[in-house]
Amino acid sequence: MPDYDGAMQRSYHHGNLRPALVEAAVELARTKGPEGVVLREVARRTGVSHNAAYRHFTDREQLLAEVAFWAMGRLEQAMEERLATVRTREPAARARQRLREVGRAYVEFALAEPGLFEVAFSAQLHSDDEAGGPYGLLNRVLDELVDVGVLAARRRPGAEVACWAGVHGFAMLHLQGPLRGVTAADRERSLQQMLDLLELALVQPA
Amino acid sequence: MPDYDGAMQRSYHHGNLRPALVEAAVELARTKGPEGVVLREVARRTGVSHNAAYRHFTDREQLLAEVAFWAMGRLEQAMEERLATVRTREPAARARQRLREVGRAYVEFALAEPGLFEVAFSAQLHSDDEAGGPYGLLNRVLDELVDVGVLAARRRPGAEVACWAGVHGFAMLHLQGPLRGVTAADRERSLQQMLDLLELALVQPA
DNA sequence: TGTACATCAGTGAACGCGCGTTCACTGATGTAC
DNA sequence: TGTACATCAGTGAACGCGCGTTCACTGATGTAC
Repeated sequence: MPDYDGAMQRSYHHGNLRPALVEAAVELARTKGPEGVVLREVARRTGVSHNAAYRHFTDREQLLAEVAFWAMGRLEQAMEERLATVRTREPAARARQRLREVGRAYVEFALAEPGLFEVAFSAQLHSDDEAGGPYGLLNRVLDELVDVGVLAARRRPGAEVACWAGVHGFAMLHLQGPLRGVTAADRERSLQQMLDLLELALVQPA
Repeated sequence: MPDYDGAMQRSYHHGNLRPALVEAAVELARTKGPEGVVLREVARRTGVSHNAAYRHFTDREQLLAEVAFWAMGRLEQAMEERLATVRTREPAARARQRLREVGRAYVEFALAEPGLFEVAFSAQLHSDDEAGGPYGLLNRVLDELVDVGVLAARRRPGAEVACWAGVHGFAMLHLQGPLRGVTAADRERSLQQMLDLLELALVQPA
């Protein structure tokens, strides 16, 4: 029985192997998490021999890092998209709303794409580039809160870590932790309350 | 060469195998995390054949769950010990201080015992027993804040999740996440600021 | 007090697993002349 | 335009790994009589 490989005409040289491998790896990460990104399976799905990947990546770790980088980009994108939906005009209210949306986007991404989320945080991203990525975005929104007079400048330092910790922990507890079993409705209520709490804390004068 | 096994006189029946296996497993978890709890290695360290464990546990998963339960107990103990050091007498200040100590104990335990911390949260603990454990402790301390008039009753629900998320996320970001490389001093500063923020948020009237 | 026997708690060998990685190789491609 | 050759991008077979788990087994223990 001949092996019709869809419409793909396969030749010895793939021609576009590296991105194809990353794509397959992303798909595995999405459905099975970091452990699921198995070199041989990635190759299988790309229709290539199991060691062809070594022409493009030094080892599995490097491929996984590529996926992590991609996932980080997706997270950032999700946050940006959320920010773009904020319609509030009044500056103070707008800045507050933007902080909420950033937090909400983070949690929702983690819950919607647990595999990618885990990979994004499992691999060593050597980007100490604090200006970009999800972290940079959060920092920017917090700066806006200061500019607009909502967040006291003396409370600005450290605020990003506290906010980040809050949403990250929230996501982890509901994803893999003891709050795994909580219903979506309860989770949503908790999220609202946590965002309220953070906002309340930051908004204090003095 | 005869095999002197220390002072231990080994007999066919170990006599105390189950707890000995758990102890070895705990040690592995402590130094290598969940992945390190390998049945064969646990048996090796206990000086017993690699499948003797099956007399006491149905499978690896069950042994790991035992370790997780034990680790949870340790975390709770660490929190209790911290609480016991609070000397403040004035009720409101005391309750606030107790909340801080609970949070600090959580983070410090996670950073001091990363392996145990990870195991505690990786295994499925079917205890929906919200009254006990670290979670129960946190709830109790938050209730104290209400009793003492510091935390408005209407802000009490959900507060435990927000607090928990904060310390959990803080620990994760510094343990395995992007804040891994932060110095101990910076980390301590961030922790102070986060605890301040949480306290500030909870203390608000209305 | 002695003995037969059920039961419990260990043993050692074996299986099957799928992986990451390396090796020597081959087919395809591009470029210099 | 044709040809030689270096280089690139794949292939298939093999290795070694250590694991969890199962099997048929044996040594030790306790209990009924």
